[in-house]
Amino acid sequence: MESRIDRIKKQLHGASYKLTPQREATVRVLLENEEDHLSAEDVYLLVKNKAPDIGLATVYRTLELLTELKVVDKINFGDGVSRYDLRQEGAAHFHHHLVCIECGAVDEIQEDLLEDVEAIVEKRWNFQIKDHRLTFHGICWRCHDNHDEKEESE
Amino acid sequence: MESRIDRIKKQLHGASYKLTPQREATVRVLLENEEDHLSAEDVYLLVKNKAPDIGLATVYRTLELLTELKVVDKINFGDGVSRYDLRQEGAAHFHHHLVCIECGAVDEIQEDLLEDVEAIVEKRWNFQIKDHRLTFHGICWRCHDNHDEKEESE
DNA sequence: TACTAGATTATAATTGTTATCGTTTGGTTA
DNA sequence: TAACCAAACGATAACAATTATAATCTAGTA
Repeated sequence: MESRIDRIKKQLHGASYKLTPQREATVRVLLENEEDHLSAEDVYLLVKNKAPDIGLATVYRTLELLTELKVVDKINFGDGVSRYDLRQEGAAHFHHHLVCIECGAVDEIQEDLLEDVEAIVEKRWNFQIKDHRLTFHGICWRCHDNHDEKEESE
Repeated sequence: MESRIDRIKKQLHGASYKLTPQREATVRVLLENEEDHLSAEDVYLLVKNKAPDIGLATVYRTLELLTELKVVDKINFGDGVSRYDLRQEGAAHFHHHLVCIECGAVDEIQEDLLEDVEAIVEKRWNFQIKDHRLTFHGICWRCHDNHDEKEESE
């Protein structure tokens, strides 16, 4: 955990930015909630606990900065809010998401799975792929199980 | 063209909605610009030509309605604007997009390409897929060609 | 004709995000 | 330490996209 903060600090310094207390608090929130997909507002509320004087604009600025440095990914599931996701260190490509249309849960797929598809696209459409976004919408295993239970008790 | 409008009319009636003049004008704009990925604002401006008295809110409502009925797809490339895309009739799945990070062009891929990936995901993550969104970000063939020309002339 | 439900318009309000501006901070040099 | 400067800050205004509200209109029906 501390080592990751250190690495992020170095990344900032490398681009001649500083790891201010506000930025550190923001990064810590992201680290502590790595599993979730927090919106800027979510991050703001959580950072408030650590640094009550922080302003919303600073959180936005920090998230923007971290996105530029590719420390976080800014994602958009179409609900009108940007969400911010700490990158897996060393991951070349964006991971994928499973969005449940019943409960709204968002799970992640770390595997790439797209090598074959990308090869086809690069060749057939003569398109040089730099990154990709893949999201599946459907019913997650939890909601699936719930349905089963319901059916059993009926 | 007319037959597609008729089918959309039937879909509306089936859900007990009417094809009002405003809705028809909106659908016509979508049909006439099927290749593009229009934003609500784009649609509004185009519809204005056909029906100058239409209001922006009506366009939003109509697009929302058409989205519900799965006549159009609402997409989001992360630039803060929703875009609306007429569905291919009978297409079970969402098509994919190639977004050029140089010129911003958006091309479409109609092929599915994801059958194998979906089979893996359904099985391994026990996730019942209903739809998917796949976007590749990279350099399109046009920008690619331009680079080549530049290099040649230098 | 009067009635009713749905649709429409104009406008106000809301929401997420970004820009502005005056102030503060942290590092550097004298 | 003191003086300085650029970066970063917080509060707030501005902004753009979207949605809600309220009054009005329209089509169909009794």
